[in-house]
Amino acid sequence: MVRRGRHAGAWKNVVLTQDEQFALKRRALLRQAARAFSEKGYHDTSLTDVAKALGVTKSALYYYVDDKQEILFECHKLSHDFGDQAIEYAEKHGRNGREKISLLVRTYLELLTSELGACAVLLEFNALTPANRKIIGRRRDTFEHYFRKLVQTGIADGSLRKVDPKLTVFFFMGAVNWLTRWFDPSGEHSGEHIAKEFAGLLDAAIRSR
Amino acid sequence: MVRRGRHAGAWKNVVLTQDEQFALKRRALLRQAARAFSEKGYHDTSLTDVAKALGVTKSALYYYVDDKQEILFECHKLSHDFGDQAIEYAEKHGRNGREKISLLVRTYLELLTSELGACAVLLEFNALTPANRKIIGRRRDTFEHYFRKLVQTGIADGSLRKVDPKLTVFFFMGAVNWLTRWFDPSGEHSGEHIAKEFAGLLDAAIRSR
Amino acid sequence: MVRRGRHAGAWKNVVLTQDEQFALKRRALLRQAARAFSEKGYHDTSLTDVAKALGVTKSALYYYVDDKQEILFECHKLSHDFGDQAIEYAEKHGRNGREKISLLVRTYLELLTSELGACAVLLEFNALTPANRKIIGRRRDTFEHYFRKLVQTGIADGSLRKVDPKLTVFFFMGAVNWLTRWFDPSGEHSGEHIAKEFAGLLDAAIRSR
Amino acid sequence: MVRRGRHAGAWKNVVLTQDEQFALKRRALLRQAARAFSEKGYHDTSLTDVAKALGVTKSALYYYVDDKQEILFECHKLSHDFGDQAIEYAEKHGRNGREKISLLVRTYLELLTSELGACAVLLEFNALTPANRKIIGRRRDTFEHYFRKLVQTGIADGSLRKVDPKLTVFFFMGAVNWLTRWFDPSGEHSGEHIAKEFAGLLDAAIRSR
DNA sequence: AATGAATGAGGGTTCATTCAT
DNA sequence: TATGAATGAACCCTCATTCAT
Repeated sequence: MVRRGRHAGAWKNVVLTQDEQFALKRRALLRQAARAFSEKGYHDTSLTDVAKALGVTKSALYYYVDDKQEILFECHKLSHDFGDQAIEYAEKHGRNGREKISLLVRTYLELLTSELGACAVLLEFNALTPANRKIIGRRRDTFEHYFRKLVQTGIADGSLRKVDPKLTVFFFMGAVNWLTRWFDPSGEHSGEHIAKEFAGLLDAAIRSR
Repeated sequence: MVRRGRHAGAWKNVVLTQDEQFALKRRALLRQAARAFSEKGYHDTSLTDVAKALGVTKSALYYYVDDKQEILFECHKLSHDFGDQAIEYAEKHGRNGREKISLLVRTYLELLTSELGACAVLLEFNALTPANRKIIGRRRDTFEHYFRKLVQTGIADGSLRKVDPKLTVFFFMGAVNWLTRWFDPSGEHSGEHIAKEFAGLLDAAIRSR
Repeated sequence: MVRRGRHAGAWKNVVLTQDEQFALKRRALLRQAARAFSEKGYHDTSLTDVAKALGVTKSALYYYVDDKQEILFECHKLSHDFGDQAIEYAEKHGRNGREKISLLVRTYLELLTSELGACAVLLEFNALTPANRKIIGRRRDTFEHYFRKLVQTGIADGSLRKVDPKLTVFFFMGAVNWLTRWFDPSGEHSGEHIAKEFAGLLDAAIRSR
Repeated sequence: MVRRGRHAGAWKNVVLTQDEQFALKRRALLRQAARAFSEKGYHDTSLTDVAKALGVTKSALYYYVDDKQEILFECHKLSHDFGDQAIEYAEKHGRNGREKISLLVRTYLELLTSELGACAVLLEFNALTPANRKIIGRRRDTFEHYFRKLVQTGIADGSLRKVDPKLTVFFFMGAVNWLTRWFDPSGEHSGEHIAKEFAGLLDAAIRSR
C-alpha cells in the first residue's frame, strides 16, 4: 500500500499533517501486529486480535494495509533494515574480523530489542508468500553471507579460531531469533545488557585463543 | 487418548499384537505430524496434510488421537524425554560443570537430530492449550533450571568463566530451537557433526580461560 | 435525492448556476455508473470504481446520490424514457402495425446506442430493490404490453404474419438487452447501422409474406 | 475438483454407488446454483443461499466443489456441451445453410430449456476468472464462428438472404441468453414450443424470399 | 480400522455507508 | 463540496471435529 502525495499544509510544525498521522497509525499497526506475530505466530494471530488491541475494527486496518501478508512482509523488511544498518556500522568501525562481528552482533541486537515487535518476526519466514519469501530470502541470504564472510575474514586474519562459518552463523541466528520469543522490554534485562552479553558469548565462542 | 484393554491374542511372538500395531501407527502419526509442525508450524499444518502423508484419511487419525492438540502435546513430551535422557547421561558421566554441560548439549542434540521432527516442535510452545502449556512449561522450566544450575556449578568449580546463567541458557536454547528450521537429515552436515560443533561453540563461549 | 431550492443567482446567463452544475455532475455520475454496470454488472461494480473514473472520492458521490441503488434506479428510468420517446415517435409516424414496430425498434435502438450505458442496465433488473423493482417493472410491462399490442395490431391489419406476440417481444427484447454486452460505440458497427440491421431482421421475421 | 476412482461394488444395479450419489448431488448443486445465477447474477448469489436451498450447510458445498468459481465454470462448460451437441446434430441432418441453422437453433434451445439452470448462465461470462474466461471464450467463439459460417453458407447456397452474419448471430444469441431470465419450466410455454417459435422467427428473419 | 459426508466456528477481505472536518 | 477515516454486514473459504457406516 503506497500513500499518495499531499500538500504540506500550514501549521506544519505545530500539528501533525495527515500524512504524518497516517504514517504514525500505520507504524502502530505494524508494531502491534509484529508483537502478536512473535508471541503467537502469524497464523494464530487474527486481525481481529490486532484490531482490538488497537481499539479499532478489523476493517479499519485495511485502510492502512492491503493484506495481512503485507504486514508480515513489512515487518521482515524492517528487521532487515536493522541488519543493514548493523552491517554498515560494523564495516566502518571494526578493524578485523573479530571486532567487526562483535560490533555487528551488538548493534543488531540493540536495534532489534529497541524496537522489538517491529522485527521479531524472523521466525515466521515460512508464512511469507512465495513471492515475498523470495525477496526476503534474498536479503536474509545477503545478511548471512556477509556474516559468514566475516567469520572467514576473522579466521584468515587470525582474530578468530577455526570454526565452521556456516554452522556458527546458524548457531548465532538461532539465539537471535529465539530472543523474540522471550524478550520483554520491560523485563529484568535491558536490551543493551542482552546485546552485550550475547556479543560476549559469541566472541568467546569463536575468538582465537 | 488412552488405549482400552485388549486380550493378548495368540501368535504373540510371531505377529504383532493389536496393541503393538496401534502403538506403531500412533508413533508414525506423531512423527509425521511433528515433521510437518517444525517445517510449517502448528497452525499452518492441516490434519489433511498429515493424513495424506501417511496414506490415510483425516478421519482415520482420530482413531489414534483425540485432538490435534494432543499431537502437539505428545510431541512436546517426547522432546522433553530427550532432555531428561540427556540430563541423566550428563549427570552420570560429567565430572564438573563444564564437562556436564558439554555432555548434556551433545547428547541432547544427537537425540534431537536423530529423531528430528518428533521434537522439533519446541518452537510451537504457544500453540499449546493453556492447560498443556502449564504442564510442558513446567518440564521446560525444569530443564532450563537444571541447565542454569549446571552453569552455576561450573562457575563455582572454576571450570566456567563468570557468565550470566540465565542468558547463557537462552542463548543456547535459541540455537537449538532454530536448528529445527534448517536442519536437514539428508543434508550436508550430519546430526553428530552439528552436535559436536555446537557443543564446541558453547564450550568455548563459557569455559574459563 | 431531491435538490433543495436555491436562489437563482446573478450571472445567470454567463456562468452555470449551482443547480445546473449539480445536475451536470449528477448526470455524469449516472452515465459513468451505468457504463460500468453494463460492462461488469451492478454488484461487481464498486462505487470506488465509479468515483475513480470520475476523479473524485467515493464519499463525494453521496453528495449527488443517496444510494448505490438510487443510481441503478435512475438508470432504469432513463432507459425507459427512451422507450417512451420511441413509442411516441412510432405512434406518430407509423401507418400500420408493421411500420410502427419498425419505427419503434429503430428509434429505440438509436437512442440506446447513442447514450449507451445510461440504459444498458436493463440486464440488471434483478438488482433493483423490491420497491424499485415494482416501479420499473410496471414501466417495463407497459412498454412490452404496448409492443405486444403493436404486434397484434399488425396481425389484425394484415401487415404481419401470425406470430405469438408475447414470444416475439421476448425474442426481440433479448436481442436488445444483449446488445449492451457487446456494443462498442467506437467499434466496427455504428449505432445507426445496428439499429437498421436489427429492425430489418425483426421486420423480416414477422411481416406477412 | 476431480473424483478419485472407486471399486464398483456389488448390488451394482440395485443401489446407487457412492460415486453415483456423489455425482448426483454434485449435479443438483450445479443446477441449483445455476438457477440462482441466472435469476440474480453470479455476484449476488451467495453460497449460503444455494446451500440453504439444498438443505445443507455452506461448508458442505465445498465437499463437491473447490470454489464458487468452479460452479460457474462448470455451468458454462455444460451449456457449451449443449452447443456442441446441437452443432453435431445440425451438421448431420441439415441439407443447406438454412436447414442447418433451423436445426441448430431448435436443438440448442430444446436442450437448454430442458435442463435450464444448468446452462442459463451465459449472461455471467464476465464473472469468470481470466483463466476460465479464456477457455470458455474460446468455446463461445467457436460456437459463434460456426454459426456465422452457417449463415455465410446459407447465403452462398441461396437458402438465406444477404444479411450481416455477425450481427445476425448477435441478434439471435441475445434472444437465447435473455431466455434464461424469463423462461419458467413450469410456465405457460413449454421449452419445445419456445424452441420451435424462436427457430421460426429466426428462419423467417433470414431466409431468402 | 477406516471412510465419506457434513457441520460450525472462525478468519481474511470487500464494500456500501456514515460522519466529522 | 469533497475528503479521510472508520464501521459493520456479508461473503468466501478453511479446517478441526463428528458420526453413521
